[in-house]
Amino acid sequence: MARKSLVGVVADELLDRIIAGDFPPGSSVPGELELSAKHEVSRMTVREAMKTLEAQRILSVERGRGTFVNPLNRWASLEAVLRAASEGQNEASASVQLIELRRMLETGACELAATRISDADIHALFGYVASMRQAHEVNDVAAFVDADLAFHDLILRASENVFVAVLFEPLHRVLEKRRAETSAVPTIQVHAIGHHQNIAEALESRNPAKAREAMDSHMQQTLDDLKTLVLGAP
Amino acid sequence: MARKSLVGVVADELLDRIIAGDFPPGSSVPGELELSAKHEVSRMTVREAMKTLEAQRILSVERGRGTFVNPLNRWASLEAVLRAASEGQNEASASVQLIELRRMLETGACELAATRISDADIHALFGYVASMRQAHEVNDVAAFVDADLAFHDLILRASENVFVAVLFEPLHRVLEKRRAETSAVPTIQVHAIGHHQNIAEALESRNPAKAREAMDSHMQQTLDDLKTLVLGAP
DNA sequence: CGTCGCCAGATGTCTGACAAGTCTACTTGC
DNA sequence: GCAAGTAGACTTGTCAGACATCTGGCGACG
Repeated sequence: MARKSLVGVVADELLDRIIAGDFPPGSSVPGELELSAKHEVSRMTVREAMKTLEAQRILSVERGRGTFVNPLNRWASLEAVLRAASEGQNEASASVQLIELRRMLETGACELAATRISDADIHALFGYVASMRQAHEVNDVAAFVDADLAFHDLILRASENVFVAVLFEPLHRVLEKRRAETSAVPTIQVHAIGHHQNIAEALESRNPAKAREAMDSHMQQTLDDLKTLVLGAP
Repeated sequence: MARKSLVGVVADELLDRIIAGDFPPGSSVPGELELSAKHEVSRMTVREAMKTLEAQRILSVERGRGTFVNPLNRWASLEAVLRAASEGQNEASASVQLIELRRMLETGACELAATRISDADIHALFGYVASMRQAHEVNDVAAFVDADLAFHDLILRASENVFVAVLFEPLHRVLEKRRAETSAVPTIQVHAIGHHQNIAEALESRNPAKAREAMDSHMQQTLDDLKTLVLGAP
């Protein structure tokens, strides 16, 4: 992603200035003419940038009055909120909150999947665990991560809840980098294999509470791993 | 909301056609010129409509090649996915899935809030329960709903997780109409008051598991109410 | 004193044009 | 004959200027 279109650049810069606090929530943003002069682009480019920010509910455009910044809790873009929440020394806090959110969605999906997952999918889950085990033995981190992701994706799909998948997708993108880091540690790999085995077995028993608990343990481990990785690095 | 801007209309109509299956995921959408002719608007209006859909990850615009429809699981807009999932006879299924999602977020937030909520906020929670009880006695549905919403909002804020609040906000908008319907039934009001009382007491005890369980019971009741309301209407 | 209308400034839309990327198919050179 | 190069058509990206329409405030008029 080397080059971006101008409207993307303008939207990014404008969002940066909003996050930096130049335009607090409720206040108005400079007019389209003023912005087009400052960024040395045409008014239309500014307008399209505004439209993208408006579609994410970051801005509210009111004809004849101006364009205003929405409060952060009305923003619809997880990425934008993440950028805003990661400002300064809050990066660690934001990471923890993301894992907390992932925990809610994954444990919930796992609980739902217990009563809906097919025999074939359960079989596939055990296959992924076997792949993780094998990848661990030959020290193939990429294969390990792939099997890990496939495992969780399958459970998400087996929950048969479209909205969970939709909400989880941006999380997926944000977290996948960190997952590659933690998954590179052999000890963590062993823990993960055990947890995944437990989850698959719990789903096989078709017991929602058990499935939820198994996934919850896994998430707790992930949260602990992240805490030691972020906070325990002197 | 009587009149909408033209770009809003074009974006809506285009989204309708996508949802109707005129342009399946992965396929390309008609060019800007063709669309501007069909909708009898200028190319720029079409472009701005496209930009809003692109910002919601419904479309992918590639310079020189065309504009393409993303698969539904990449869409970033809960509302758009809801519209797509509610097509045909899936409206009941979509409603149930929404409640399932709300259940995950609210139970998770309640569990987190148990260890983070302040004494003052707990006091406020009991105050809202008292308001609900009073509104029930004088049969004031609007006041009942207001106290109900305030109760849940406060817990959400007390979880101190920004991302949960962000993801919950669109859910809030979608569900608030239905909530007004179910909350009008006196029997359901009584149930809700009891559940809210239990939740407040569980949070007061600062026991995460207990708090989660109390909220889960409440969500289960809501789910049952909705099922009898949607499915039990001959 | 209240109401009406005008006006400045904001966004909404249109027209027309050119730039730049991509794919196809034809031309050209070997 | 074949492959490389290229011209063209089609796409989106950006620009310029203009006019329409809405909002809010200010002043003139009744």
